[in-house]
Amino acid sequence: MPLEARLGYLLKHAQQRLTRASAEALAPFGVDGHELAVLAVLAAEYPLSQVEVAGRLGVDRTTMVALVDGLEDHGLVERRRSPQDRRKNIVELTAAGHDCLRQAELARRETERRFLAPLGEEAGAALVRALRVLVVGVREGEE
Amino acid sequence: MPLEARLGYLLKHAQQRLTRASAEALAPFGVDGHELAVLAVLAAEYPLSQVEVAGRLGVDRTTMVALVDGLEDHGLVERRRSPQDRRKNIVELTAAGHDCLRQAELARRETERRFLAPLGEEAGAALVRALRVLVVGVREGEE
DNA sequence: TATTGTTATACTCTATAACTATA
DNA sequence: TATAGTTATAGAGTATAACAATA
Repeated sequence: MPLEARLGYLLKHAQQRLTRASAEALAPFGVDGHELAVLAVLAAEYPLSQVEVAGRLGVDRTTMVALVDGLEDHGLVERRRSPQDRRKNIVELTAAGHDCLRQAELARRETERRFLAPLGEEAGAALVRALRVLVVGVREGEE
Repeated sequence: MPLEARLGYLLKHAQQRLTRASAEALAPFGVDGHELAVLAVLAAEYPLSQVEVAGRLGVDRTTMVALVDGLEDHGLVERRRSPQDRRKNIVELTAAGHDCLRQAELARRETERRFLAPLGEEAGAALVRALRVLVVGVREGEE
């Protein structure tokens, strides 16, 4: 069996290509894929502490520290202590963070669209559905 | 857009799951996915030097050194100097290497089959075809 | 005693540079 | 001079352990 037919090889290289394309597309906005995901989680739910964001993203809290550091350095989020539980840092999107999220999300979606374009509309959607079944374990609409 | 619908997330986690499953399946044979790929390349073509194997696999020659070291330690391959070009190490499968390849390949295929099983036969094949188009850039049979 | 944020540490992967021996 | 194998080094990414503040 040739190397390029192995599922492991295909998944790895597909992921690497998309990661590279995303990095290029997101570079103008000063964020990478992980940072954009943090912004998206923060926009979807409020208030969230660092561990809560980490939980949503499936990374651990030590990784989240550096992630929030970077976003705060760029003025996209702000930390503030929760008055209810002073152990917690509530992470909050700034106005610049909202702007960045909106623009970078558009760029990310366009990158995914271009990435899947060689498949055509139908096969592209089928690929995403199939991956969802494998990873999340459910079919469209379920859960 | 929820996190679990992002193509990047899906590809990354699909790859991680398959990697874990493969590692478990291959462990009894004393090789990992990379090492098995080396054995497969060596079985398909002869003679091959270290750089030639590296080229087939898309890794660089410094990575190949450690890979061949490990395989040689386990008695699965042997290095010998090429008489035609004494700079080159011809890497050769031993009898144990052939055995290991045969058995581990069966285990790897079975692992892929189980991994894709939730999709059903047709959708599983469609997934592999789609990934091939995205990664290799060709459709079934072309190239 | 458990949790949150943080830092430090270690371990894997990978990329680069440099050395040797050969051509 | 260029190539093959090797080694050493450095960088990203990630996992673990420990500590201070707080509950």
